[in-house]
Amino acid sequence: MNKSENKKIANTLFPHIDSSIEKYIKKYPKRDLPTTAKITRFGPSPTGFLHIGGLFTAIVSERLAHQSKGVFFLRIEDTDKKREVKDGVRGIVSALEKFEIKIDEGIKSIDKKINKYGPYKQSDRKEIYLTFIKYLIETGNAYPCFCSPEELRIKRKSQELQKIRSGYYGEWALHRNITLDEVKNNLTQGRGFVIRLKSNGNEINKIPFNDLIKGNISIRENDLDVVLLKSDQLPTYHFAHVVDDYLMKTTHIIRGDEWLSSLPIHLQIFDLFNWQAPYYAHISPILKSDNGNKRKLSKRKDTEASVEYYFKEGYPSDAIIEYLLNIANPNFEDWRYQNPNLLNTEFEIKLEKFNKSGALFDINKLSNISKDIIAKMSENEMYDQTLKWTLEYDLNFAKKVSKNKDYLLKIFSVERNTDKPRKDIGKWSEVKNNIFYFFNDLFEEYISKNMITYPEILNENTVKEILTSYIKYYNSHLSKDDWFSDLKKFAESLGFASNIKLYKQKPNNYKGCVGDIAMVLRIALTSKSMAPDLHEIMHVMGEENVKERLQFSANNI
RNA sequence: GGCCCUAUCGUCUAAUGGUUAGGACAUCAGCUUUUCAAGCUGGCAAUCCGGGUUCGAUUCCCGGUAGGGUCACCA
Repeated sequence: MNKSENKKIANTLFPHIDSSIEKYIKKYPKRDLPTTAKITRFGPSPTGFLHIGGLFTAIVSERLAHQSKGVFFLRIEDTDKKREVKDGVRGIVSALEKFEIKIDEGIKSIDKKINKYGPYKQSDRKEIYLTFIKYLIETGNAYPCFCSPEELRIKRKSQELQKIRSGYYGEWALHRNITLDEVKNNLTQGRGFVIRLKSNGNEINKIPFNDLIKGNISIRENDLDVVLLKSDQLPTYHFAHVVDDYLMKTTHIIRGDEWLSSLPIHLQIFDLFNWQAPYYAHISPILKSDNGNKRKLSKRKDTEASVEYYFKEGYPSDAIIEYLLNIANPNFEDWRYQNPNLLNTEFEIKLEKFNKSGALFDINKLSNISKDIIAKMSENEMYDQTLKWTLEYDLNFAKKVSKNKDYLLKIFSVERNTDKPRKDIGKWSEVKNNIFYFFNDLFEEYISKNMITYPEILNENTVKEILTSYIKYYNSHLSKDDWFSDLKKFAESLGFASNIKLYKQKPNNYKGCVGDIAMVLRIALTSKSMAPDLHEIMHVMGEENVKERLQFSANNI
């Protein structure tokens, strides 16, 4: 096959493409950045919600770029028109926004775009891909293939039966040496075509490769004549990746390790153009335990694969980020312990600290991180976040939250601004169940649906007696210590021991101990046997409410 | 099945050719002039198996096994 024939084939196939690859190479010059700056990107396809694994690579890419004073851009990889979902781009961009991932180029936010090295949407780059594909045909490195999907299926079947490697390669590559006449002939018959890579590789050859995460690995040369351009004239990932990341000057490709096996294809294409390939870092997937096996978190099967799930549950976005950072670099935990007040963006993420195999998703760990983060928030932040979450997921409660801001702030301040703040809320969806008893209507609703049980050693009359007497006894002006001393006196007046030791020595002398009294009050006030500090709760509720509540509970035994 | 990758407590992991194999989460027990949460103290818990190299291997090499990924006109 000679050069002029290749040129003619290219022109027959793409008569309207008349720009040269040099035009584009010139149009996107080297970026003016220090040599240490990393240029990274995130390339989601708008096929649905953002996957937790996608978020993971996005965060890692963004941090690496910005920690090296580089550039992070967002590129929409929408070359699969069959799988595209309406509003998919919007969903992904708004999810990234919630995690405060700073995008330098591409779609920065729902209504802001920066097109410096763009377009950043692959479907807007058709002209570019066709120009580069035409060049490959002209230089004899690609060719049109007119095989129908059915023909390919039969070919694959036959390969399977013969137990040989399946694919379009070597002698199986039917149109590898297609002539101009054959091309014309096929075209006049109206047959569709794809453009395939004319691979010059040999599968037997092993080549050493250094991956920034996997380390030194050995890969095989690619000998597959893979599809570069689909029959709808849109590129496949392989081709788009190479052309785009070259033109956009990406220095570090951070992607899931499912791409590792097609790396030889990508390296080969870079080579055909005489371009230097970027660095690669292949991240292991986040796994889920399933019947004793591990598997990738699946969009279809696992609700927790979607970041939407975490929003709905109400995990703070920082908790999700810190959990992912912890998977990325397990020394994050130590760093967080030593720097409790720094923003997690200050943590320097290192590719060499990544684990080479996938980590099992651990909801316990997420929950633990989340509780720590929420415990550290101020009551104002608690309020804002709770309001935000309820407005989206619990409108009824949201009304109450927005109407009672001052009260909520007091409630959230219980056991908060201390050295050891309470860690009993792990996500915003738990807030309501945690504090409902501060509201009479919610409390009464709860009582009407649930049995309230007081300590077994006390009978109904005793409980009633404790409650009604305490209504008269309660003094809301005492400090915590004085209040508790006072409670002891109250206990004694009813025939209870003022401390647990006394009671344990002579249980028969007492009806119970002061702890039992506290428990009765706690249950009467909150319906719960586990609650924050009683004195603080009563202080927040206010004297009048406390007395009303005690009376209400006494009436409902 | 071919190719590639991986292998330390239940989970995430640290470490070294010589250690009582360390930490965190989870779990269990105890402590605290009121429950819980938190905190503190302690407990349980791991180097996949078999060969080599070596005075000595969890660490290096080989084999096995197990797990993961991939083999599309999807990304």
